Amino acid sequence: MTEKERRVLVGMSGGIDSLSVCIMLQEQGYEVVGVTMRTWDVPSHFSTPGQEQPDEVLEAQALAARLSIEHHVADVRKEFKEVIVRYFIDEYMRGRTPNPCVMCNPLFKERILCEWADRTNCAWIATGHYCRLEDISGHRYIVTGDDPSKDQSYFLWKLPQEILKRMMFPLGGMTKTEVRQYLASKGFETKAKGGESMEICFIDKDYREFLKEHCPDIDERIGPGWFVDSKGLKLGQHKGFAYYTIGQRRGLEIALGKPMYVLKINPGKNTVMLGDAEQLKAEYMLVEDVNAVDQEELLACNNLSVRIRYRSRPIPCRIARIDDSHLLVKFLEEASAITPGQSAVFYDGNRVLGGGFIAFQQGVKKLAEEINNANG
RNA sequence: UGGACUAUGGUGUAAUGGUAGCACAACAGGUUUUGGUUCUGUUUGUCCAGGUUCGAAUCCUGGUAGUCCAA
Repeated sequence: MTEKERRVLVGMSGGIDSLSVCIMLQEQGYEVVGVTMRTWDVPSHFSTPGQEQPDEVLEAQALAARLSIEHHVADVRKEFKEVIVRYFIDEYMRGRTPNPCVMCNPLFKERILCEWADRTNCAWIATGHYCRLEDISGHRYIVTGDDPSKDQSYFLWKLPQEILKRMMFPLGGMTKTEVRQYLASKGFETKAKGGESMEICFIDKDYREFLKEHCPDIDERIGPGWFVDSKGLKLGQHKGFAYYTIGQRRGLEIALGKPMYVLKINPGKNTVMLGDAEQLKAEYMLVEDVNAVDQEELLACNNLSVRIRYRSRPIPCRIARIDDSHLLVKFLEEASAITPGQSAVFYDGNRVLGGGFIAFQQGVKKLAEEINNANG
C-alpha cells in the first residue's frame, strides 16, 4: 500500500456522522485528512458575536484538533452561489421544484473533495452518507444504507463512476442509533446525544423568503396569478407560481371545504392548478437527463422500482426509452404528486441503477398510448 | 321604488328555545440532509339596538347589509 493509499479525505460537516467516519477510519489504520466546506453563511449559524466562521466550521475544526487530524477549510462560497444557489433559484423561476442536494453532491461537494484529495495526496474520499457501494462486473453501484429511515442513496444518483471509485461510505452498514452508540463509546458522549447535525444548507427558514432575498425582482417577474381547477375555472388568486410546488396543500390560503393540492404549475400562463388528492395520482411520468451506470441494464431490468422523492418507498415500475436522455415510466403501484425538477431514482432491489430529473408532464399520456400501440 | 328571502369564526355550513359543532383555511409543534406530503395540538364566530323568557343563534319589533322577483 502506497503512502497515498493510506490517506483518506473526509468531508467533515461538524456533525455526528462525519465525525464517526473520521474515528472509524483512524481505527482502521488510515491517515485521515478533514476538509470542511464553507458554502454559505447562514446568519443564524454565527452564534457568538464577532466570530469569523460559521458554527459548523468552528465545530469541525475543534473536532479535528481533538482527533489530531490534518484539517482544512475550503472557502467555496463564491462557487456555491454561482452553481447551486443559481440553479435553485432558476428552477423555481421555471415553475419547477429544485433538488439542491442532488445537484450539490456530484456537481459540487464531491468534486471539490476530489480536488482537495489530489492536493493533499489522498487516494480516497469518505463522507458520512448512509449508503453502501457494490462492485459488479466492472461497475460501481450505490446501494441503499442498512438503516432504511436514514438511507441517502436518493441524493447520489448523479455521482459519476470516476468519483465513485475513490469513495468510501463507512456508515452504510450502520443505523443512526449504532452510530450514536459508537460515538459515545469513543468518548464523545455529549456529541452523540446532540441533535441532528446542522445542515450545510442555505435555506435557513422558508425557501420563499430566500427566493425574495436573492431574487429581488421576483415579484415583478412573476406577480400574482390565478388558482384554477382542472377545467380552467378560476378559484382564487395566488402569489406567484414560484411560491408553490406540486402536491402542496398548506399555504394556499384558499378554503374549498376539502383539502386542495397543487396539481400543476403553468409558468407560461402564471396559473397554478388545484385539485383533490385523487387528481394528484399518476400512472405515467416523463424523466429527462437520464444517467445510468449501465443503460442496457437499466432498460432490461424486470425488477425495477423508482423513487420519486426522498423518504418514500420505491414504486415498482416499467420503463421505455424515448431517446438518449428521456424515459417514459409506467407505475405499477400508486404514485402521487409527480413533481418536475425532483429526482427519479431507479433501483433494482436496493441497488441504484441510475436516475434522472422528472420533466414537465405535458403530453405524457398521449406518449404512453403511442408507445403502447407501437408495442402492441 | 313595491314584494320576497337571508344574515353564525378567515371561508362554506350545522344546532325540537337549553354546553354554538363540522369541514376547509390559518397558526404552533413533531417527523425530515431538498421542496411538498403525513401526524399532533391551538386560536378565532351567532350583523346592530331593543323586547319576550329561568334561559335566545333560534321567537317579536326596529335598524343595517346582501340576494332574488317585480319596474
